[in-house]
Amino acid sequence: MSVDPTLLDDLEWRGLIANSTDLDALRESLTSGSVRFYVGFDPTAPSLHMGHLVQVLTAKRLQDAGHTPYALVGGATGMIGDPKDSGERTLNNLDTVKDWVERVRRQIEPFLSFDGPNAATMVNNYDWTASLSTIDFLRDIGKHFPVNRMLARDVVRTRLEAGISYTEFSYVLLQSLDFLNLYRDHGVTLQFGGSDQWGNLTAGVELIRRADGGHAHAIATPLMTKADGTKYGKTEGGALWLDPEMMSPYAFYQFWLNVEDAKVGELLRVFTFLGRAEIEELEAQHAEKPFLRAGQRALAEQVTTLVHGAEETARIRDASAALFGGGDLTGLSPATLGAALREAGSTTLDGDEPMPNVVDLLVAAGLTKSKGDARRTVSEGGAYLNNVRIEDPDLVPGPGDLIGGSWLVLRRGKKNFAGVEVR
RNA sequence: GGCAGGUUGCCCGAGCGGCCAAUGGGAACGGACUGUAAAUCCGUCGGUGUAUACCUACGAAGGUUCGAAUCCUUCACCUGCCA
Repeated sequence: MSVDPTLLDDLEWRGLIANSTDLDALRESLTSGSVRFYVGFDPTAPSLHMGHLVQVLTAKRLQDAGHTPYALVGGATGMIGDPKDSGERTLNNLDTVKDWVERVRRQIEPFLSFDGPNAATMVNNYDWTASLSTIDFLRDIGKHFPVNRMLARDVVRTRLEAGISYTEFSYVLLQSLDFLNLYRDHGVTLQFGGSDQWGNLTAGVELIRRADGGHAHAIATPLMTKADGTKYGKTEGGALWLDPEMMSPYAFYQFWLNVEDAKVGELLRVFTFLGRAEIEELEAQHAEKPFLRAGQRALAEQVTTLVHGAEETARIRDASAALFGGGDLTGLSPATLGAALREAGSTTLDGDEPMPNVVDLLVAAGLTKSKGDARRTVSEGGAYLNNVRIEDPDLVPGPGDLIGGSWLVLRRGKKNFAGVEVR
């Protein structure tokens, strides 16, 4: 298998290397043959999110360059919990973890190729830890971890204030053991992960050195944050989920389309497979005419296609164009409008029933969480029926308001659309 | 095991018998300005068609009181110090 010698330069150009062990040695190893590498995903939720996507796509970049992926799902580490600054995690039960492991595995698989000379392999660390005895673990692994060094880690130091259980304190040993096992059994010599994983990554490298005298590498990808340094996904739905059940593809697309100007270039590099020339061209366009938002459009198009497929993306693009196209919705065909609203979110009403007032409709359509919220929104001037501001919360739409005889278009604020289909 | 402190709304954090649906900050939401951007400014931010009202809520369950987030008891969890 021949490898792409420019891989590391490309990763650097994309800003994907926030931290790494000996970069020169890694470069040599990555250019001299197919490197077996691994990246792990702990099942902390039923779905992967934006942060995981960076890792999934990076794995794909490495595979595309000729290297061999081992995608690890943390059936074992997910039972323990990686310590985080904000405090002790709640343990999930085995059934939940197993379910989430399966879901996560299915989300990762489409991104990697499981055929060919550098086919990917899925592994689950539960397989080699479940039967491990405590004595063996403490003797063979624990012996290589000086507690004074473990205490010096940032997370641990932070957590010593608030408290940390032995369970979470031990997490790093499990993840390091993963690396050691994959190194021994599969010749894996590179692990990467988010920069919040840096301590875990280097601990693995060190374990391989101490236990086997082996030499392995680690790369940390940067943590994605907004221009003001805060995390993404602090909005209503929380994280940016990849699972269409947890976040509609339409909402997913809209997220990328609405990304702040200052981050477009960075996100294009990290989350798309567009080449350097294309991205620099988009950045130039964007710098010149930011209001056209060519960068955001390309970003939304590319990422949504990667995650939800080209067909779905085309539907969403058309829906977005229809809804945001302009003021006059009555000019749209009912079919186009219906398709758009079904992407954006809609509810149906029985035409034989009396039409509810606009407050109830806002709640039914999911635009507001309660009637009080709906009234408030109306009084704030933030609710619209067919793109016309609603002044009266008691307003009951009449037959003349039904576009194409069946659709009401509700909007909250500037960009939250929902449809009501009457039939 | 002993002693001390803590557990408040999405998050952080005030409140320490009535004026508390609960100060403040952040997040979020709406408006203005724009480009479905950022920044800024203004407003909102438990529920019920509108009530000096009722319901839900201040870790859980009881109790004291005309009245409790605020006092007492028990329980759970967390933190620190001592053993």
